[in-house]
Amino acid sequence: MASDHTRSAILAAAERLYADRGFGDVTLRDIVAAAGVNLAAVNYHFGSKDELIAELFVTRSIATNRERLRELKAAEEQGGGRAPIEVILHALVGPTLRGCLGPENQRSTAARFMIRASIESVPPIRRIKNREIDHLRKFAGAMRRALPERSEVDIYWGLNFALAMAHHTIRESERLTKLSEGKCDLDDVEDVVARVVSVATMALTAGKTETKALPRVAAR
Amino acid sequence: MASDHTRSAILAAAERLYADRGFGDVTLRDIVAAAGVNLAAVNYHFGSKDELIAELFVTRSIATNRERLRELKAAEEQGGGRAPIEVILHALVGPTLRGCLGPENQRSTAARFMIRASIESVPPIRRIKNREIDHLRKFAGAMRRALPERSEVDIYWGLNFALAMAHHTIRESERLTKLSEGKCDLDDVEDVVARVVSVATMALTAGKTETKALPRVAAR
DNA sequence: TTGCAATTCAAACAGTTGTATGAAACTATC
DNA sequence: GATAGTTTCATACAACTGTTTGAATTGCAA
Repeated sequence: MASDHTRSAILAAAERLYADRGFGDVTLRDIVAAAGVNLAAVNYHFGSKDELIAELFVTRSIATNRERLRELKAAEEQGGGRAPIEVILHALVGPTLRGCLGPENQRSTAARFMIRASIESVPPIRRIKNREIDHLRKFAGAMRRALPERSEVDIYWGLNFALAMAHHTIRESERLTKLSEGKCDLDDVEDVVARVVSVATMALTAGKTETKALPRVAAR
Repeated sequence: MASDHTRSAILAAAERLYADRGFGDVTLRDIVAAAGVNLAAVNYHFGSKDELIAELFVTRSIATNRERLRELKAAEEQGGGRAPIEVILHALVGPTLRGCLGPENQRSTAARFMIRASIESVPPIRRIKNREIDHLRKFAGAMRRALPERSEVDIYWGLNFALAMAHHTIRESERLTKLSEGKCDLDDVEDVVARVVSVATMALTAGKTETKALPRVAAR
C-alpha cells in the first residue's frame, strides 16, 4: 500500500498546468515544482512524461463521457427511448461548456484540460483519441432516433457543427469578448449553451437536405 | 541586391513543414534540411526562428485578409453598399475552407499554415494576432448593414459560429470522415461551404433574439 | 585581376529537455 | 530493533534545441 500522496499531487499539478498553459511549454520540472515533489518522482510513478499525460487524458475522458452519457440516457428513458433533439444536443455540449466558461473561480481544470487535449495535438493523446469516436457514435444514434426522417449525413454534419460551436467558443472566448467589446457575455454560461443548442437544432431540423440547393454564390 | 534564393527556399520549406506537422515539433534543422540550406542561414536571413514564423504569418495573414475583403467589397458594391448575408458569410469562410479541404493535391499550404496558426498558440504569432480583430470587425460591419434589425450581440455570435464551423470542420475533417464512415464528403468543398453558410445564415436570421426564451433544459 | 561586401558553411556554444542512477530516507513486518 | 521493500532525493547523462562564431566561398564593381 503506497502513500499515493505524491502521485495525486503530480496529477493535480500537471492537469492544472496543462489546462493553463498547454502541452507545448510545460516541462517536467514545472510540474514537479508545482507539485512540490522531486524531479524523479514522475518517472518513478508514471514511467514517463507521455504516460503521465495519457493517464490524465484517459481518466478525464472517461469521466466526461460518463457525464454526457448520463444526461443522454436519462433524457431518452424519460422520453421512452426517444429524446427531443434539443435535449440530446444539450447533453452533448452542456457539460464541456459549463466546465470551461463562466466566472473564473468556478471553471473546472478538468474540462479545460480536455479542451486543450482536443485542440493541441500531442502524440500520447492522439494515440488514444480514437475511442472518442465510439462515444460520439452513441450520440449520433440518439440523434437518429430523434430525427428518423433526417438523412444520416445531415445528422453527422449537425453533430459536427454542434461540437464546432462549443469548442470554438471556448477556445476563442477571449477574442469574442474583445471583438464584441464585452457585449457577448461569456460568463452567462447557460445563455451560451442555449445559443449553441438553438443553432445546432436549427441546422438539424430546417427544411429537408436542401443545402445543395441553396443559392450557390459565385466562387471568386 | 541579394540572390534571395536561400531566403525564399527557407520560407517555402518552413511553411510546408509547419502546415503539415504543426509548430510544436518542427525544428530549425528540419527546415534547413528541407530547404537544402545551411543551418545558420535562418539566423542570417531572419534574425531568429521566431522572426521567421512572424514574417510567414504576417505575409499570409495579409494575403488571406485581402482575399476575403476583396470578395466582400465586390459583393457590397454590387448590392449598392449592402450585400446579402449569405454572400458576406461566403466571403468570410469560403477562401479558408477552399484552401484547406478538397482533394489532397490542390490544398494550399498557405491556408493550412494559417489554420495551424489559428489553432496552435505560439508566442510570436500570438503577439501579432490582435490585428485580426480589426479585420473581423469589417465583416461585423457588413453583417450589421445586411441585417439592420438584428441586435449587435446576435451579429457577433453569428460571426463567431460561422468561423467556428469552418475552422472546426477543417481541423477535425479526418475525424468527421471516420465518424460518418465516409458519408460526409469533405472533398466536395463547395458543399461544405454551402452547409456552413446555410447554418450560419439560419443562426443570424431565425426569429428575433429568442435564445434566452428557448426551453431551458434541466441542468443536470 | 584586385578588392570588398554579401553570403555560405562547419563547428562549437550554452541552455533546456526527459530520463537514469545509486545512495539516502522512510515504512512496515517480523 | 533488525530487515526488506518502497519511496524520495541530489545529481549526472545524453540528446536535442536555437544561436553564434570565424573562416571559407561567392558575386560583382573598379
